[in-house]
Amino acid sequence: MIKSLRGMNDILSEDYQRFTHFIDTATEIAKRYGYHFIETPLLEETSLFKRSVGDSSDIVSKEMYQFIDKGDNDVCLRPEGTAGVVRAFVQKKLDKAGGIHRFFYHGPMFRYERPQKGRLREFHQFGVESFGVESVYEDASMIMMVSDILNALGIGYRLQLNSLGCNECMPPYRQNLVNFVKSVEDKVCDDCIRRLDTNSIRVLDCKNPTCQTLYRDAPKLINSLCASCNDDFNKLTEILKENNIEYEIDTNLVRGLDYYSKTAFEFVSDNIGSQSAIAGGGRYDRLVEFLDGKPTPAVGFAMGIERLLELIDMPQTKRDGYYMGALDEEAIDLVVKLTQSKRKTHIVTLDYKAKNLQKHLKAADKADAKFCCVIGSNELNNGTIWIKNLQEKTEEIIKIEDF
RNA sequence: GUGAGAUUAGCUCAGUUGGUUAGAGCACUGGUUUGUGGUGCCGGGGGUCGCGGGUUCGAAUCCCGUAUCUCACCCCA
Repeated sequence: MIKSLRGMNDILSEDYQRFTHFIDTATEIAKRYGYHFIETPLLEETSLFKRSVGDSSDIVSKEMYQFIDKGDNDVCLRPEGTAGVVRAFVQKKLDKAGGIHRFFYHGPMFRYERPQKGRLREFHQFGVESFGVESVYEDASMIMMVSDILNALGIGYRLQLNSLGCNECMPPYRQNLVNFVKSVEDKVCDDCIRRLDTNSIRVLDCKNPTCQTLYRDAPKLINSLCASCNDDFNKLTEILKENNIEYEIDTNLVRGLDYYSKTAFEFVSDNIGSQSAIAGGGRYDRLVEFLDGKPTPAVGFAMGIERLLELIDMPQTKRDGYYMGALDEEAIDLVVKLTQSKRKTHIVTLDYKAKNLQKHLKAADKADAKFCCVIGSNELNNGTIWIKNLQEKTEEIIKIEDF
């Protein structure tokens, strides 16, 4: 038997219900905030991700589905959504057009990782990107939008906030941190030593208890921000307070992708295991320029759909539509004909075999139909159809013309 | 990439110190109560026990390998 590849799932039945419920809800809310749908290719040039996400991240250095295509191009399946949207934004010359552009997207992403709870090799993200707004009000609006989506789905969360600083204040801070870690180099874990060379501020995120204790005395990014970054961060928290959005400041929150600066946020859930981040995002004012566009401020976030699905409260499914069946062979053709016209406007489950009434009622019940409609010899003779409302437990016999 | 635990019917799982035709519940399907369901009664189909080797008179059961799943690390949504 041929099986699906490791870490790649089929989505059907109840999973599909939840999936579409999520997409529908998130789509509606994103539209309310002025976002428009954008679809970008699953396959992109590898260098797009090297330049945006950054060589230093594991995503690019070891988790991409990368290959040379028949035209000798170095390509890969997208491991995340932002890079493609920014590429499209620049390619369509929207950077030069100026103004504000807001996009939302959803679709599959691919990372060659070891699967575990909340982590697949093909997974789905819903995300938004906003271009052209420098104001921190946009950052706040986006956070409130994520909050709206999660609330609409009945998902509990904690919001964690930090500022990653800008070109002015980040590099000196990074150097201070590196110096600090080097001063306790013999005590920290191997991973942290490795991180010093790749993505140094990620050491703050280390889960090793010894490291965590040591880093309590490490310089804090939040205390090293330049005046402008500091003002923005204070304004952001002020807006969130004003709008009753609860948050916690996590000075160790660093985003894994290189392109982030200033506002960084993560929505986490305590109910889905160790892969607890359900949505993450922040500001990336330099990325458009990195990808050959005109410097354009931007903010974005993405949510991992699979991680959210198991947290969603599904609204109770209600009985809907019709079930059609025949009690006698002679009635089947008529039942099929009636079904065909009913299907112009309603969901209809049709049974092709003549059965007794009990069988039909059972089948109608299982199909979650609201009405069970049956034609037997009595009905054939009188030109009528017998209908039972399975919800109200009422029944009636009406003329076929009135059906 | 590292570590741990799993893998028996469509699903959830039993299977006693290795021993005859591998079981249950649910699901599916047929009959039945002479035209009333979700909640009756009786029957039926369906498993090369993940895959490949090995030990043994004999393996679902013991050993080795491998794949997949689950969980954690790493990393990230």
